[in-house]
Amino acid sequence: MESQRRTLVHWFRKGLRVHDNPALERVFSTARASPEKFYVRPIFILDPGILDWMQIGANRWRFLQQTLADLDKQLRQLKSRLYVVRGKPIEVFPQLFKRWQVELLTFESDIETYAQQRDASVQKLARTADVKVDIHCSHTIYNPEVVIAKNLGKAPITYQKFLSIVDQLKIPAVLERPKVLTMNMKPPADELELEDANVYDCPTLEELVKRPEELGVNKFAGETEALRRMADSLGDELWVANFEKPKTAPNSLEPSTTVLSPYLKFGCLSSRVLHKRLREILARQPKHSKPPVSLIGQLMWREFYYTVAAADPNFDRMLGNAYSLQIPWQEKPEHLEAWTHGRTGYPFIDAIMRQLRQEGWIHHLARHAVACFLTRGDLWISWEEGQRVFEQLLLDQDWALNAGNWMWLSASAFFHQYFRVYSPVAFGKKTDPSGDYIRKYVPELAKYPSGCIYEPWKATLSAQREYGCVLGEDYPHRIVNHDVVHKENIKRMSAAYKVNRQVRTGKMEDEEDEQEQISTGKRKARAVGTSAKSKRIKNVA
DNA sequence: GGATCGGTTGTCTAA
DNA sequence: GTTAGACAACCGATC
Repeated sequence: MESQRRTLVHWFRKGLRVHDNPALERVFSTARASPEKFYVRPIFILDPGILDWMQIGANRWRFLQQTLADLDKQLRQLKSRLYVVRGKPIEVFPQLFKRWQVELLTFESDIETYAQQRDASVQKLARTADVKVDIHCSHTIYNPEVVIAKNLGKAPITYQKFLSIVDQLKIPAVLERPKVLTMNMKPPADELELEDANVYDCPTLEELVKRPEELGVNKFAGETEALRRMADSLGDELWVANFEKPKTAPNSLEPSTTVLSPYLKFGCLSSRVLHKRLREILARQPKHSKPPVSLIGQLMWREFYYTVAAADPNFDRMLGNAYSLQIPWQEKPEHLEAWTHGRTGYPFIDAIMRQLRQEGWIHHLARHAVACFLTRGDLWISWEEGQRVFEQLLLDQDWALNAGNWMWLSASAFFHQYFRVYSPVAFGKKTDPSGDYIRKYVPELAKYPSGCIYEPWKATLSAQREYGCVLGEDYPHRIVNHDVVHKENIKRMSAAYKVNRQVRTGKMEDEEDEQEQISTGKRKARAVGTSAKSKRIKNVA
């Protein structure tokens, strides 16, 4: 009896792939076991409201659009298809549950705060509708909850500690590509009508990209391209074995790294599969680099940030965030604006910010340079502001990684050597002394010679005229003097750390001064209240 | 509980 | 061109 067939729904959110997708496989295998009982409907929910409120730039919308189109193609090869449902999840699901007679809903777990809330609501709706729910962890190699449990309920807050925990965990087996669905999947007539009317079709570029003038270079997206790019990157096994992140250039004209991050972010590429391939290669290469600098080390950084982020719903803000130091950043809209649009007057910084806006990807160390510049290095503007800009522009924007790295670079959490400040002049010169990267992305400086392209203010006015770019007219004067402000900011960081120490230990300033006076040696009174510290961690977990 | 060590990827100068 | 040490001194983990 056709009408009594029930539906198995896999809900795609991240994890936009068919390979190594346990929640999708659950639906496929259930249907294969009882083909007469079930329809399979893989869905993606597109909330038109998101187009307005989400900080997503045109390049990332295009990446999503192309990824969905590719996913639909992959599913059709498996004799299924992608159903793109327009609406809000909490409004869409009750209707779908009823109309499709849904038996089972599967999806991949997601630690992001808004996702957790959304998924809890959907699970409640499913319970009400008597729909079974099956959730799988497959976005990361290790389940953040399991790592936290293994570390006695607390997220490990150093990378080395994190590694020591996951070393004790079993690495889950990856899945083969699902087998083709062979049963007749033709839905009832009224549903067929909807399908014929293209109600569930993938979005077009026009539907998603509201400001096409913002589109830059097309970095092709989707699972097919992800797998091709992975194969390409891993083809040179010696390169893989010797990879050391700090030795790669942030300012090469072609990326010096794999650029797999956007595919990992959307889940077009399974991090578990990449991990497995890397381990296979290293097994064949007796001499190889190791975490934190190796390629596996890069994956482990992703795991680390997912784990710490999973333990704090306020991970993406300073206030109420148990990891983050509370620092009195300043509001300076004109400086923020200059940084955001690559008009700081520091060519290296501006080149990076312009590449970001055009291409949606910049090298990790380039992110370091501009993040340090915005926060503790030069502008003393909150990391949350930088996070917002990255969130909009990065193809690989990822809640946990973005927030975690911003805290790292601003020395708000995880990293504390705030006296190590990136120079907006010297850092880039190491890997690109001639300044070709700057000439590409800041073309107004193209005629500046290598000797002063990193510091155009050192050129005399007549030289500036000769190079066809006069400061203050064709390219901005530098908005701050790095040599001066970075030293002031180190002092500000020192003061901010001191205040945070006092708050943490419950010790007032005068008390500490008193203790300092009492102390006979040179050593400063360093308050290390273990009870207060453990309280801080408890708040996190 | 105090001392020591290590921490993905700093810069600058001097030798 | 490379490397060591100064800079001024942070944190978390460990013993």
